[in-house]
Amino acid sequence: MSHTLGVRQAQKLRTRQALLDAALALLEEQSLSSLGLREVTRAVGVAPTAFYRHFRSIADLGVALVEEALGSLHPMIRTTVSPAADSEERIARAVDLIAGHVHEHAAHVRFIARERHGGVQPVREAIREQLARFARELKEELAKDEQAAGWSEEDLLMLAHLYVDQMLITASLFLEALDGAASAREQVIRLARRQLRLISIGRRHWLD
Amino acid sequence: MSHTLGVRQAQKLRTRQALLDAALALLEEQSLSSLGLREVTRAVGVAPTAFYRHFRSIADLGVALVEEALGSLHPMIRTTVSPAADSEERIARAVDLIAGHVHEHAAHVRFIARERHGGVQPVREAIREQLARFARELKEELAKDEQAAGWSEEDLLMLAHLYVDQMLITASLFLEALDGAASAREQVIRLARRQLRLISIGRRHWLD
DNA sequence: TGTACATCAGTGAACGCGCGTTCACTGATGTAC
DNA sequence: TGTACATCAGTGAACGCGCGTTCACTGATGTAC
Repeated sequence: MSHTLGVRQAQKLRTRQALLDAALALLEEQSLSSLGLREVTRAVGVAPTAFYRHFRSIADLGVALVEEALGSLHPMIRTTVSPAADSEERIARAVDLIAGHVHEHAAHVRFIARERHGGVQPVREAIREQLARFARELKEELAKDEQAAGWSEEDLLMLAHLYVDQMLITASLFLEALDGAASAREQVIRLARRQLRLISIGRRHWLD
Repeated sequence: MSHTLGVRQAQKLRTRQALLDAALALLEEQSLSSLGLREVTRAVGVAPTAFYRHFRSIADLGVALVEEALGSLHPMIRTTVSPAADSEERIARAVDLIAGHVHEHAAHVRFIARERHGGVQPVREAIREQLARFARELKEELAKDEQAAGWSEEDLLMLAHLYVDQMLITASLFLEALDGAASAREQVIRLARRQLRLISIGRRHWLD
């Protein structure tokens, strides 16, 4: 009837996803440049050679993971800062959103934080490109706000980058606090809110 | 006459330093978790087993590198932000200092950026501790400034962390621009100045 | 619907290689008298 | 100053192991008629 994927292609996609999932799990305790192809296939339960049916190399798999990880980050970034994160209430909501995202996608967040400056060049570049794309999109959102009146394009992009970096810093602090006491998470919330508040104040008085 | 180190101990220290230097050089293109012990000793020109006379493991060597790298960062952080980085001129000077430091200690800066969230736990912890120490020291410096009147301890520490993170972000942008065009470095300078300016403005109006 | 052939995801054996770690050693440096 | 012994940084052989990659293969799925 409707042309679904076909048994063969569907199975191939399932194996590919299993490889990605296994790699992501293994990367919680090491970095990509030390991840072994055999390690990944062993975790999935396929022969080492099956790997090559899906990826040219571990670096190639890493680039695929970047798309997956930042795909999940994408909606969060928009929601977080899109309605000018200014009032106390909005700031609190933004920090909660980050905390929630880290809780739900811990492995993805860890992967991005780890490999952003990691030892595998194509992966670093893929992350850099995606984050730059986010910053540009965020800039467009910020431009719509009434507060942006009189701001140059360059200033808006600067602010967007500041928000993106701040978001990653906060996310990685939540990551460290994930397995610890609830009080550690509270601390991160307090810190992140204050920092966003300071940025908001700077933003409000930028043109004074 | 004066008791210098003794031939034997001096030679040992020289070999140890050679191992650290070789490791740091090798880490420009990979991360610590994939660095091999034999790789390091081969670069130095000693037998693999000699490694154990100086370090228990690669992770152990990594922790030593953290001390070395953040030792060199230490004076810069104080100089940068100690006299409240507020006026345009002071901001420009701070960004230039960061650029100069990255230029002179590129490998150390890269190591810290890479391993801060890298795959080797003891190294991550050593970096975290050192950066927290920096932030506490910076907080004390900030507290001396007249602008700090009325600021709570927690707010000062929050600002100190913001500065430390901002410094690392800027440093790693300079790193990426190191081998590129001069215009790329100019771009980083413009961005970093603007971001510091926005933070300064937020700081000035924090108690409004 | 049935048959004959093509495709191709996953297999399993084999390869050469570099790894971390052990061990007993060597010989220059240090120390006690 | 000279001698006898202790220390210990660096050696080199050996080990078992897991790695990435190659290759010809198998057998289920897909396609053409």
